[in-house]
Amino acid sequence: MSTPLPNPSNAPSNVTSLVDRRLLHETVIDQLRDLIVQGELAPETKLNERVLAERLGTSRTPLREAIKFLASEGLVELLPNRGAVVAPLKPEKMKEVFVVLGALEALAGDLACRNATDEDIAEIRALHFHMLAHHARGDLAQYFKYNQQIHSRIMDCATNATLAQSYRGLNAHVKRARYLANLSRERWDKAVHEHGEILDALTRRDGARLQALLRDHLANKLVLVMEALDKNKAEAAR
Amino acid sequence: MSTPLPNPSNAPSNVTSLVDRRLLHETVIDQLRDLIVQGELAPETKLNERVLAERLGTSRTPLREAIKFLASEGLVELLPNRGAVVAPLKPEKMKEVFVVLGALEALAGDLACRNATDEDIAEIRALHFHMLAHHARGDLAQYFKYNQQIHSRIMDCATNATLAQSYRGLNAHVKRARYLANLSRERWDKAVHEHGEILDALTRRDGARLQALLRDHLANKLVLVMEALDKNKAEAAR
DNA sequence: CGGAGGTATTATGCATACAAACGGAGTAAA
DNA sequence: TTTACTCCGTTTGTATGCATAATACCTCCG
Repeated sequence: MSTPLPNPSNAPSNVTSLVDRRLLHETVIDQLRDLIVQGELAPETKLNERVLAERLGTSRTPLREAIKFLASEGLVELLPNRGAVVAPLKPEKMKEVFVVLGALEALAGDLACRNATDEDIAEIRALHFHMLAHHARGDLAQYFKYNQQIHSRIMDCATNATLAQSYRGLNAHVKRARYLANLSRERWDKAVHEHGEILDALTRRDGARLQALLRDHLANKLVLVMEALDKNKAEAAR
Repeated sequence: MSTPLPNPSNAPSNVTSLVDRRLLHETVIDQLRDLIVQGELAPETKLNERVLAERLGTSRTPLREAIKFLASEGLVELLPNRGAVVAPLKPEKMKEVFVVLGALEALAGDLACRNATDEDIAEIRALHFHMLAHHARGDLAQYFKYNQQIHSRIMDCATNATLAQSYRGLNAHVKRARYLANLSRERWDKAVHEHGEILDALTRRDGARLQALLRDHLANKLVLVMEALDKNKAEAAR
């Protein structure tokens, strides 16, 4: 009884048995994705396998597997015999991503209007007011956090895991651009207003309206990102 | 002059320099994807790394990298410490995929109406008539081939590489189901008729109409696949 | 002083070796 | 007879080694 159980169900004798449930290359995938999305690994950065492996505390093999995985998501680009680089943030690519993302969010909104429970919508409304609070306080980071949560919740209400996965993959590209977006108060207020309309359409379960709103919302966001990219590019050239 | 050039531009002295341009794990990805899409590796099949590596004439390392890549596309599922299996063809998953695919094709149709050149449309019209010929002849395989080409061309006309990539990834799932679809003559005729309307809308560059048509077309295709899946399941249980 | 060619170093790509985990068969106990 | 446990074979997961391709640097020549 007191001997260490080979398969501890509820009272693990050692911590590794819990940690090991997550495979190493999976944690590497998540770590690497975070590094890229949060801009710690800037676009166009060459991924030196040896250095990165050491930094993430693993060997090259799981790291290479993770790189291949992220290459499929488009976050890194593979150069034959020259390794991999963090995918560049090209304006052209951003336009493409936003167009597709617009279609996916619009679809999610339409589905959410049909499938969301009243409790779901109530929860989204709650998140909305949290967001308003952070907007009023001028806390951009917290605003973004709740903003993302609202969109994620709408996506969840669509109850389409395939849709959600495609969305996440593309949204990762957008998140990368966020850290350089410098929101003017005017733009910010406009985005918040749009969110009010979005919540309204969802509450009335007006799928067609919600689709249009989400598409416009994303189109406006694209404008912001493009301006930020241009400004960023101009600063880089200076 | 006659000594082997280190970088032969137009007259390669050895073949390997051309073959090696394609990295091994990339060819493995394509080979494995084909095996899965064409049903040679049936859904739920366990992917034994040693056996597969030998079959594809490589070692486990590139194979594992290919598996991770395809896992990101959803064609294989990773089981922690238990390897990978070919993703099952669940009806629920198919419904999800078709809904997303409908949105993507609709978007592509809308964009194609704006961006396609007259030559593009003429080529699609040509493919359409090839398809009609094979339909008249009852050649299902060739019909499918041109059918796919038409949809791919429309996607190309959208000139959105990100959209095209998302489409390809999801379409791979659908292609897998095709080999078990047993098209009745009635259904087949209907699909061909729909294609006529699709071509018509594209020619008139009526984006809204084309969107609706493509969505319906996919919805009908979903019905076919679902019936085939049910029949297949019933036969498996028998 | 500039450019081209060659060499050396470094990094990637692939293969293999080692370790750990899963699954099954067999046995023993209830 | 059934159930649980243990041991062993098989398979996956990770690390490392080796060969090749790319890059950078250095030298030599113009």
